[in-house]
Amino acid sequence: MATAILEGLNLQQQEAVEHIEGPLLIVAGPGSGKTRVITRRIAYLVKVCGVSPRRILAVTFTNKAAREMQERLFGKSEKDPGAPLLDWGMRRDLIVSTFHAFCASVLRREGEPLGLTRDFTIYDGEDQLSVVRQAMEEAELDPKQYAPRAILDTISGAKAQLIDAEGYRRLVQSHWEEIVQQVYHRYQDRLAGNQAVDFDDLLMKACLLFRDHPDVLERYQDRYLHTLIDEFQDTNLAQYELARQLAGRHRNLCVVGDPDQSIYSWRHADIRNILSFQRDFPDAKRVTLAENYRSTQVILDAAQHIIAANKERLEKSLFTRRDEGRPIVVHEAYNQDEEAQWVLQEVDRLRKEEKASLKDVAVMYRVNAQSRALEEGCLRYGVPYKLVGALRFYQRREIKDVIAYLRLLVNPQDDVSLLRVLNVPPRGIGTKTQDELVRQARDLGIPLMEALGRVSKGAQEAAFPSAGRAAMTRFYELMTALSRASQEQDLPSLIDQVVERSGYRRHILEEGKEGEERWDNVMEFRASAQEFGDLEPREALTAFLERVALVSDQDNLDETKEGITLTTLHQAKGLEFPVVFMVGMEERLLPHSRSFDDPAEMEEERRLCYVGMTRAKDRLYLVRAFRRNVMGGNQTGVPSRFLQDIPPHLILRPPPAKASAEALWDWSAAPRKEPSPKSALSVGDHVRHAKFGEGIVVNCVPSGSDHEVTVAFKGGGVKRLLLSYAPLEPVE
DNA sequence: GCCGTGTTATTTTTT
DNA sequence: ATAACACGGC
Repeated sequence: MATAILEGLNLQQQEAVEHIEGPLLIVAGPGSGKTRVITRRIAYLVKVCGVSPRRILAVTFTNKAAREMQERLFGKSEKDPGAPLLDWGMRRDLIVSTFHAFCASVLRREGEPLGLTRDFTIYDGEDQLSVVRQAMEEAELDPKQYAPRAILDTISGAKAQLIDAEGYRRLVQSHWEEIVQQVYHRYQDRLAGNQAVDFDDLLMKACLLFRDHPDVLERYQDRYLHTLIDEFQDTNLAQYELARQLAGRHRNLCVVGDPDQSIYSWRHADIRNILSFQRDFPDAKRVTLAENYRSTQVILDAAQHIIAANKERLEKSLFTRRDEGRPIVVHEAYNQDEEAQWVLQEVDRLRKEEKASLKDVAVMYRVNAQSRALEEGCLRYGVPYKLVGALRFYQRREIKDVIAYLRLLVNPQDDVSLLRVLNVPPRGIGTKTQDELVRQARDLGIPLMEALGRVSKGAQEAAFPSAGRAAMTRFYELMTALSRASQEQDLPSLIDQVVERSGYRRHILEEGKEGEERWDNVMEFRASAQEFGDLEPREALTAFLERVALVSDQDNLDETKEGITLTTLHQAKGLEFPVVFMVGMEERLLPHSRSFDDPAEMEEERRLCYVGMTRAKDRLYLVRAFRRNVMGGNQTGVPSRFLQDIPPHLILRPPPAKASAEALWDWSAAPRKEPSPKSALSVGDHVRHAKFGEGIVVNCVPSGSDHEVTVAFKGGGVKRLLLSYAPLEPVE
């Protein structure tokens, strides 16, 4: 049994799997088989050491990572032929969860001493911001003078350090902290009044609960004989403390991470946790996984040269047994459009000449704004693409609106959700009326929903005009009726009732074409609620809301879909592709300009670059544009300093002019090609096609004695046509 | 109370 | 360029 589980692992990996007594730090370089080690370790614990699965806790950062781990352990379904490590039946005993989901479940069960009911609501960033605004208004702070966003960031940072409002008050030392302090306690009061917690509270409150209620902690400590934390370099202090607390009894804490891939310090992740771990667990064993199974020698070598320039790091040198591989291609394009064009031409070449699949290709960039030129390029050339999580489904307005209705049914104290939908669709409850309602609720110290109830029952009639009062009564009655429905209807029908009886459906469909899209989203949302069908209505609703709050990216990995992947460097973490293009390799973009005045941030940019490069298995392209549109203006760019750090012998630099396929690999020897026959059309020309109508020439390449022109038609279609055959005529 | 115009800011965003 | 957001006029 033991041999099967250890099969195919290298010595260090085996060491990491077999060291089960006491703390363990696994430093896992990119592509070093980290997930493999974690899953095998769990299997080893269960099958060899006889540990009950319910006494193991595995924590990841993303739901995706958690799901992946589960699939590797148990297979995708009960009948999955891919040899699973553990029996399907153990699936629900073993906890593989994110920190946040784990904390949420702890707080739902144990939150009473903190004043939390089981039905508390989890606020996302948008909700948080709106509470900050309310708190600022109460504190009479001008949102123009103090950015709510910045205040929220500071509060969030404090929570990540386990500093609650009271603790913060004692620490105030600067003008800014004084301001934040004024908002912080009001912010927390409001959350408490709304029976809500934010993401940071999930961690902080769970941690404080354990600290102040040792009896509760003890129950969990006893249970978890083994604790595993993945992506340890991205933990913040609260998460580290939680891990320490949970593993406090048995001390079998295994953490896995790579300081070189820490790219979330701006989300308050703290690499120092790795150092603290070694301090707090001086007997910890440390295993370094240095063999890389992913990338070619050249790619790994280049990446190492990039990261080596960082001062703050745990030195480790990776190696691969793979061949040298192809040189890294560095290319300069004229501007971002030609950058995209060059990438796509190269993709096309790879597909034709090397039978590469589009699924093998990823294009990575620093900021989301860069995706635009790439998307447009893909549309022009008809290249299918997958855009990773640019606009998150659950954050779309229409989805959040429906969620707000649903939340209110579970937690009527949720004022943020109430204010969100009180006048959506417009039902004649304007700001004037709302303000008055808010004022009354505050004076009485009651939730808005309760205040609405009083109004509808005829109290305080003097303060409201009768139209407003009638509208509020209607709303209150609507919510009462929906609340009744939520007890007995299944989720999809409940959602139907919500959008129908509130008038929301009609409201968004009135907005024309865009509204139809929105409506489609709502219907997709409704469909996603169907899988909770086997639960009681009420349970289904709470379970659904929990998932909606804690899972943001469930659908955006359709690995089966054909197309190239467009993603930010941050989102690329944990992924791998045979072919990687990193675009925007320019100063101010890849080391981002905001990192220029802080050496620590600059090191993070370097790590980001390292993460991107090490995603590549076989081929890596580093591309930059000479000119780029930045916020309306147009600027010239300087090559990224990171490019200079790659030894020249690893790089192939095609000529700056458009490289043809042949010239790409042997350009110095290639004879200059004859100038191609002049085309009657060139890029940008307006043309008319007998069948497709008007369009613009977006590309024109010689093809034999003919020209192949690509035309984007106004009707939306993009067609490739042979000039001599296609009935095209120029239009002025 | 609603709508339109002006103003502002715009890195990354696992939860 | 763009889009969210606030303010002021109708």
